[in-house]
Amino acid sequence: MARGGGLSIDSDPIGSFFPHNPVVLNSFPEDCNNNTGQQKWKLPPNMDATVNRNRSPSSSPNTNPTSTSTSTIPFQVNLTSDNKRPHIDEMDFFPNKTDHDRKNFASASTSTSAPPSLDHLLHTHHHSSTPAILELKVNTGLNLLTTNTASDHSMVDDETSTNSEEKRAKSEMVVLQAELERMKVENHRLRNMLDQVNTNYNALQMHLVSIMQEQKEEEGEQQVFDGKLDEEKQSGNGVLVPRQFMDLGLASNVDTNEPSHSSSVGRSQDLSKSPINNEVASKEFDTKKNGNASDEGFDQDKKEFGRANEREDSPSEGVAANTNVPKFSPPRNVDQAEATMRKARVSVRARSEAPMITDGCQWRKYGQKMAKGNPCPRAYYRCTMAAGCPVRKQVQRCAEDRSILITTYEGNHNHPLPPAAIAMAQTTSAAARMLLSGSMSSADGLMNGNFLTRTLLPCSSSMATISASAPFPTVTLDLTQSPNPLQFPKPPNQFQIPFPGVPHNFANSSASLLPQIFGQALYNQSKFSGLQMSQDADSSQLSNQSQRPPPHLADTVSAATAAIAADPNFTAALAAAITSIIGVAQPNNNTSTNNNGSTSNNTSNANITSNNNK
DNA sequence: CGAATTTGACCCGCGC
DNA sequence: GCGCGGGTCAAATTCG
Repeated sequence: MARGGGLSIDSDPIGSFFPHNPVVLNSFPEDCNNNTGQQKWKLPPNMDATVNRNRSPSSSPNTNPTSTSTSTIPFQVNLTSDNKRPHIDEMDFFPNKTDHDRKNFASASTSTSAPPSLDHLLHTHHHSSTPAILELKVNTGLNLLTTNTASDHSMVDDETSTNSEEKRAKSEMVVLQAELERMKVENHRLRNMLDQVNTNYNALQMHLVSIMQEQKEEEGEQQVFDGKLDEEKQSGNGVLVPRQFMDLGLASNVDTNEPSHSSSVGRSQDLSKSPINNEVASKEFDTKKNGNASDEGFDQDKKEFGRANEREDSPSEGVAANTNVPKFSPPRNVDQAEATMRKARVSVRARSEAPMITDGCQWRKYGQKMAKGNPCPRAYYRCTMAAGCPVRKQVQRCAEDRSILITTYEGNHNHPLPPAAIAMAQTTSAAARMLLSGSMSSADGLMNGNFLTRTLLPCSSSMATISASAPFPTVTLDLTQSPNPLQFPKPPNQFQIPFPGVPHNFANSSASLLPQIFGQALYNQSKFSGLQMSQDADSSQLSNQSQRPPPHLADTVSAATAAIAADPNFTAALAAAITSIIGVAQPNNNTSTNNNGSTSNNTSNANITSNNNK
């Protein structure tokens, strides 16, 4: 139940706005629910909608079963798409369970080191199936031997009957114990599978690092020819002039780790970061903060960031000074660029009846307005995970289809983020970088989308037109999967990435997870090729890019999405995504690349839309 | 009583 | 200069 104002999220007459709440709820009012016949469950009235709301900054967002805390996330090892899976719009983590069970499940999901669902099952068995309890329970169930007192024996003298019932009870106990053993074996097997997945991932990641290092060496040679060195000269004293642009990502965790010059080693290290282990990123941040050698770039980034914050509370300004923003073109008319790029944003469109996209951060609502052309109000949130964090987001239902939730992020976190938030921040950061890189490849102020189209959509480059002339360039990660691209009105300049194997209306959990995987893919993809893919799309370089065995994002996302479709569990999907990313080098080791389009009739789209109509 | 939300007012940029 | 719309502020309100 929402605080204040007497207007709870459940009673919101418009039903368009929900405070950032990591729990997946269906509090979307009926008047906005135009999708009938879809499976969903609603919390019972006695289960407050804000049960898991992170009201204090210290509370962990990872209490959300869908969050991406560690590798101990609920994990169903099924990396293949399963078209037989029933369509579910919202994940029911507690089917046929009481509220008490749901809460216990949630608790188990975050506190155990094994797949919580299974552990929970075992846990339940453990408590209900220990011999003593079991006997009592069974006997009670059979209405026999509910007590074992002498009086009862005095009342029932039928020894034969007693022995018979005892035998039956024992036999049932044996059955249950066998069941317990079977579940334990299953649990063990699943753990082994998880271990194997992790092992494979680590091996593949190492292989990826080596490949990337080789690649960087090649790129280092190419830089001599593609003008990057000249760019440094133009900026004077070797310091790159930062492009005025926002970085919605990890100012303090990830992005600042990148030296401004993006040396091959540095980027390789970044690439070597585990997409899962975001905590590692934080630790690296701490490590570097403690004075590692050759971190001048990092320190400078910090200074620049702080300077930017002093200069203005504008989040985009803060990022503007972030020298690690990729530099792609000569600083032609930087002031103009600053003016035009000042308010860049990243918008995430997700088809979901649930209140929001889980991004792991904590938000406080500070305003709500009726936006023109949309009957649904727009809510304004600011990040409350740290005092003075300039990051803000807007949440609004799509006017055309109110099942679509549009979340627009703006700004740059000035604090470490929880893993789940890191994932989302990487999503937006990568998208912002993509927009940036697209703009950088422009010669006339209009982004031609070279990077986006060539990197992401080599098959549909003609669709890409991104304008950076508007004050608020926006990258939209359109996660609404429309099998028919014409079904929903879309902005004109749009990239579409076919997403096979995704239910048309996939669960909110998936909608919230996909940005993470998607973002990670984008993040890595941007590092893979985007950062070096600039300079007005040097043809030779582009051809080189095309010749390189590219970790196609479409494949990556397809694999991830397929995995989500098969199992909405984040870890499983992430594992698939990771595998798909790395698996390009080792195609034998994943379920990814063969999922692109042919494995499912249920093709959906993730659209990257760039518009400047804000 | 503290914290969060609500909501009207205010500010600012932009177009006419 | 004025109106419009987006964004923000802050007092009022509500809740745990």
